[in-house]
Amino acid sequence: MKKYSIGEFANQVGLTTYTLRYYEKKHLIIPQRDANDRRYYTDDDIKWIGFLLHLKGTGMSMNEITEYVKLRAAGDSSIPKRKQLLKDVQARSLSQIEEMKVHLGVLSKKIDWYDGKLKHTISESFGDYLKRLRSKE
Amino acid sequence: MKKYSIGEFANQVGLTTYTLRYYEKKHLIIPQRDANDRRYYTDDDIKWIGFLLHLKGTGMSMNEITEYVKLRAAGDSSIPKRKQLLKDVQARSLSQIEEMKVHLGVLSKKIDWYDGKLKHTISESFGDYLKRLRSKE
DNA sequence: ATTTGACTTAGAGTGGACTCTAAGTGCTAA
DNA sequence: TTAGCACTTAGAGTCCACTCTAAGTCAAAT
Repeated sequence: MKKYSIGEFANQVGLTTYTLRYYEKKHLIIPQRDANDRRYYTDDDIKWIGFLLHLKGTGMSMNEITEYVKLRAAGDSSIPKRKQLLKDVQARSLSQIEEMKVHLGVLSKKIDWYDGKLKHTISESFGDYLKRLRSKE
Repeated sequence: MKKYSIGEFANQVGLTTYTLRYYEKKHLIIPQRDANDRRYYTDDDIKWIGFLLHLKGTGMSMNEITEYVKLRAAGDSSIPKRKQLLKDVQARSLSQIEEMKVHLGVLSKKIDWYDGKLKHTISESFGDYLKRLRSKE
């Protein structure tokens, strides 16, 4: 299996070597070492960093991903917990998208207003928005 | 028109007084002052902070909102620029949502895999994802 | 008259996610 | 053999968006 130096690996996955070392500090990805104590990464690491970036892209924090890594290291017995963690992330991510769409709706109205298609303000929806926020708590 | 102290206003809009003073430092909202030099906010400020939070919710940074405030202060001549700024934000926000959906798709597959519905890893899509990322630059 | 409580300021501290620097090691090519 | 280059480390610096502290002011209630 091919071995990648940190520089090659960084190029492959579109991160900097700084970031990879930072992720290592955070225990997100631990490469192996050669005889000279230099890091090398494998295709498995490419797969993992790929998934990691998808997780990050759903809004998971580094700490949450670290938590996932810990669970994974604990073996198959942690599968239910891992699954639940991902489901929570999924739910949060979906509601973030819905939230974003609400904000985008207001933004669109304002753009329309700038287009001269509307004369009044967008602010009357804000009261509803606050109520919605509070009802979530 | 009703006047709100910073504490009242903070309650109304769901922010802390700290945050309101911080926004003021950043020139995002400048309340008026009474005879004792205490801040007071009005219903117009409630409208503005409402819109500001919607802007923030679309992913605009504080600096971008400051930019918008500056344009607004420059008068009607800046309307085309303001409209363009909001359109750019809108486009970026929409593509962030699309991006998020891609990540969510991968997450869903992984959850299905944990559910025992799928047999292999999600990583084969990562190569495509990287290509897509690069083609955007 | 004093205490309470909400306000005022400048400036320090926090947490997240990087991003970089400095000093040093070790292979490779001229 | 020396110059260049990619690597190594610990730790410092950056940017963002808050969040809080300390010291002080002022009006109202006890």
